[in-house]
Amino acid sequence: MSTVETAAADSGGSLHQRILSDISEKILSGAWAPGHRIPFEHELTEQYGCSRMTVNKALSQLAKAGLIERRRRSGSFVRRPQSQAAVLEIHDIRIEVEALGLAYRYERVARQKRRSSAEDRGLLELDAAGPVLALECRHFAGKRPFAHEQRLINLAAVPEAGEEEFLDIAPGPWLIGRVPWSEAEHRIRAVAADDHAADALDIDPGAPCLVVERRTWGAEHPVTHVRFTYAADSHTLVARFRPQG
Amino acid sequence: MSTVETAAADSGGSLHQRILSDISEKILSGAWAPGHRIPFEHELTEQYGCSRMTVNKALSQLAKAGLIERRRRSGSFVRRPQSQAAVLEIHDIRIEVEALGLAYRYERVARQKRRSSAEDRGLLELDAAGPVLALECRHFAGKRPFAHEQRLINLAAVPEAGEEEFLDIAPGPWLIGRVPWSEAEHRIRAVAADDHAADALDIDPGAPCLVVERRTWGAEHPVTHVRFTYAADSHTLVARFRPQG
DNA sequence: TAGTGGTCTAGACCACGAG
DNA sequence: TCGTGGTCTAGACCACTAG
Repeated sequence: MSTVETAAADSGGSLHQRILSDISEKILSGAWAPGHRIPFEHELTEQYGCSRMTVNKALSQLAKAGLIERRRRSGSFVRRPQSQAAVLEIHDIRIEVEALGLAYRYERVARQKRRSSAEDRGLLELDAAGPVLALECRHFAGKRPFAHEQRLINLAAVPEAGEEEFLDIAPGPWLIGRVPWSEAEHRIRAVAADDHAADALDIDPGAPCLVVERRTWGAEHPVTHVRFTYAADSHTLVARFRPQG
Repeated sequence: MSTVETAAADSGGSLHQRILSDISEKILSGAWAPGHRIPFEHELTEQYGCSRMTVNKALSQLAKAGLIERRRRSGSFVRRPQSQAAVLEIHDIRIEVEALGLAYRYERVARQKRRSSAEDRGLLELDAAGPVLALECRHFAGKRPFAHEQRLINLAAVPEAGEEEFLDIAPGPWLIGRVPWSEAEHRIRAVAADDHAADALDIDPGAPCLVVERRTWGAEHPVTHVRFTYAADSHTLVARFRPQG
């Protein structure tokens, strides 16, 4: 998936960007309905008085963004939106807390280096047993616990993490930038707080919580699995997005 | 945000794609650390024996994907991942239910055409009062309620919705394809079921629920606001993603 | 000031696929 | 068959900015 740079009339001074926004405006306003055939490249070439490469650049971007479909010998056509895809920004918790105007504090609750258990391997999607680092942390907003973090780090992929105590720096920021990653997966769900989470977040057992789990891979190997638990009233994920995926 | 097409060795037969994947492989494997300067365009031109346009196409895509940063007069550099952005696919509920191997059933609970209340205007982000259609629906997976839907449709933007009863078709699929939309916003959070939601979902009041709210705009005007409530154990949002936003 | 990336041109050849 | 998009070339001028 990709997003279209602009839906407004004309944006960046470049010509291909102007062509792109002209066309996407037509589509998003509904003037060109799904199925409508877009002018051929050679027609747009005349219309804008430019070379075919310039037109092609704009149309290729629209195709990549999923707004149009291009077929050889037939032309380019407006696609109808099918599935919706949102770009969900996941920020560092410290930044999130400070954006709320609250003081941020980090606390490492527990740290254990161990040989991966069967459960660890399930969470990390590891094939074979190996050393892992298990961490438990709390993130505070003001005086109240904001998030509870339970993390596993695959020490085969990140051996230097085994030397770090994570007393003063949270594992998230530590890992970011230090470990290249190529892919990740999120799972977002609501749960009732179990006793452990309730204790960590200072809420009643059974109270609703938002759980965000993230699994990260780098260079084909699992790097880390983390589960953040937020009290229901403390946290909302927000995603802004544009058509088509 | 955009995603890189490929992280594997070489993919599509085209040369610029090969250059792109060669470089992104170097970055994602860690061979080129953040801050590393990428060969100049003219160097890559020699290395691959191609024109500058071809190299430029690959590097531009990498820059758009956020893997590298390009600075005039300095060169191109590997960026360190900063914020993380996930592409969250939002599918039609029917498809989601059927993907679980369960029978899908839709039920319209209530429908009311009315002049927008202050609360309606808040949800839709409407400036002035106007006619809205308020809908309440249930989506079933097998015999159990799967999702509870509360929707407002701005009839000023979609007048023809006022003539639709929504007895046989859910408002989501009805709107998609019929109404062009340019932007939307999601809010995802956990809540305790209130009496109304508990009744609709056949769960206990206070039980944790996942709430997904979506606001949609088309051509500058608010189109619809919808709130889906899922029982905690019935639903997980999944997002797969690649570096950088 | 000099070297980088940003953009554009006016051609070209090719693969694909509808007619 | 032959028009479409996909890709590429070998130049060019410009804007920006580090030194």
